[in-house]
Amino acid sequence: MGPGQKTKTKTYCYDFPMVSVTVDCVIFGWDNDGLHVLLIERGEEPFEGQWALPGGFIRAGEEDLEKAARRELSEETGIGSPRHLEQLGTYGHPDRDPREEHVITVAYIALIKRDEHRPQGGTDARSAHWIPMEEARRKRLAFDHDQIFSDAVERLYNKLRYDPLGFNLLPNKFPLRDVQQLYEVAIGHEVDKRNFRKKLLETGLLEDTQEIETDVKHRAAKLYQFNWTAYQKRRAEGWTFDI
Amino acid sequence: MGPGQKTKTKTYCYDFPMVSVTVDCVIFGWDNDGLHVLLIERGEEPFEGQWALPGGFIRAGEEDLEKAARRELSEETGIGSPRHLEQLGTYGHPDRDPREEHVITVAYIALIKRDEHRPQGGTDARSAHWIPMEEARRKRLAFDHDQIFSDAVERLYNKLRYDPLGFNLLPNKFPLRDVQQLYEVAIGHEVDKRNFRKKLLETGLLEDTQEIETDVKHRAAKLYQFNWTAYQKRRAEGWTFDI
DNA sequence: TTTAATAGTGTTATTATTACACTATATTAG
DNA sequence: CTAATATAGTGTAATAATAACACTATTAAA
Repeated sequence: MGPGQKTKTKTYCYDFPMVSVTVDCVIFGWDNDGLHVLLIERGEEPFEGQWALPGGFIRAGEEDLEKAARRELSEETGIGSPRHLEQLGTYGHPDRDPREEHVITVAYIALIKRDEHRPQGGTDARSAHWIPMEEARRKRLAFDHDQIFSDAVERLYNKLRYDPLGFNLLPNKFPLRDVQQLYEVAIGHEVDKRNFRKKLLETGLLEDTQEIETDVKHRAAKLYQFNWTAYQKRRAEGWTFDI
Repeated sequence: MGPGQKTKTKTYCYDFPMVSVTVDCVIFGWDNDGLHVLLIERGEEPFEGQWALPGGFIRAGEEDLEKAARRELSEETGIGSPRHLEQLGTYGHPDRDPREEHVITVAYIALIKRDEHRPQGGTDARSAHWIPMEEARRKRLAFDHDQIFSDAVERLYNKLRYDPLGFNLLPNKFPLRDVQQLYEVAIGHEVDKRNFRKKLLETGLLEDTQEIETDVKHRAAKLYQFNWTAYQKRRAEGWTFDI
């Protein structure tokens, strides 16, 4: 297994057949009407015209997987830096890409605050759309992206229960209602408002900003913010978030 | 990005530099004196003579990642089929392998029952050794295998709390003491015997085999077995294992 | 000023968790 | 064959966590 040798025709040659490696991102965003995922409409074969997760090939020898994920995020969707980025898993069936090559993909989950990415117009972003979860689940995505997407949703929903990463989806200042709604989506059923708020506030990690919602057609709710610094400290002491 | 083209000199050429992909396995086994991990002593550069996780290059175009993991498991350690195999994560820093190439690795966690793999003499298995956890943690492993190993341990220890995968480490028939010891290793402290046994037996998933330990220098403990079928059923109904 | 929509708030019953100590059985040593 | 040693096996009571439950407060719109 020798390293690639550059020839005058700008090809790279190896002693064994190689695999191509891509990164794909499952990008979640929260909006007043719930959780959304960012999908792109493919502009080229294979699967031209079909919906797919944003992603692309990594630059061998140049970048880390996470760096590649950030680059693709930025190139394909115009999202500068996600609030949360974690590796989901790697998918490598030889036939997952219909082209001749064996291409494996490393999937990432990204969480962003939609109010920080209003412009959403990246280089390629004309084809990127925020799709509500229900709608996304009904679509047939390109490649094995259905599998990746559903694994990502499962991971996110499970993790919301014991990790405050969900606050990376909400705006910096949010009403408790939104936290509850997000949580209810994750666990799949409604919870009691009083119990939920009690438990959430008991953590001591939510600060009352003394502000209230605006532009709302009824009594405005108080806005809270999540204290990440306090969370890190508590965590270092062995405490775990759990709602 | 074109597919590889085989030339008469048996090299494979591509339009872009490629990465090599390996799989590495963190193999855990339980013995009367605790949890062990299987490491190999490298017989070649780089890191010749150092300890490393078993693994190797995947066969592009031929096999799935998991299949590659199973093949390496068998080739390097003589382990036919692990009781549990799950993907841990993918590690892809361009400099993680000192050789010129960019080689990324997909890491797997494998759990085996040591009494099913006594012979452990595979093709390459002369250099494979079961190392107790404490000792393994003190070793400096090749490549970034320290990181992979510690991620694997963290994953395993966390998962033991809400998934009965630990029973894949114990022999088919085991005393409750062993379950407790394994669990104590995972959570990092001792637990009350009565409470632990009560909770475990309350699941209804442990069956008394009516057999007892042999070759023991004191009162022999009853042997139990884990009912996987019942577990699958309960799980399908939404129940989750939690000790 | 009434209606509609959502925010905000405590108490009690139920369930789960924790703390705690002795008897039973087998082996080994005297 | 008796005593010592080592580990198995067992129940109850105190405490903590969770779940169930319904009304008042505030704002906007009709």
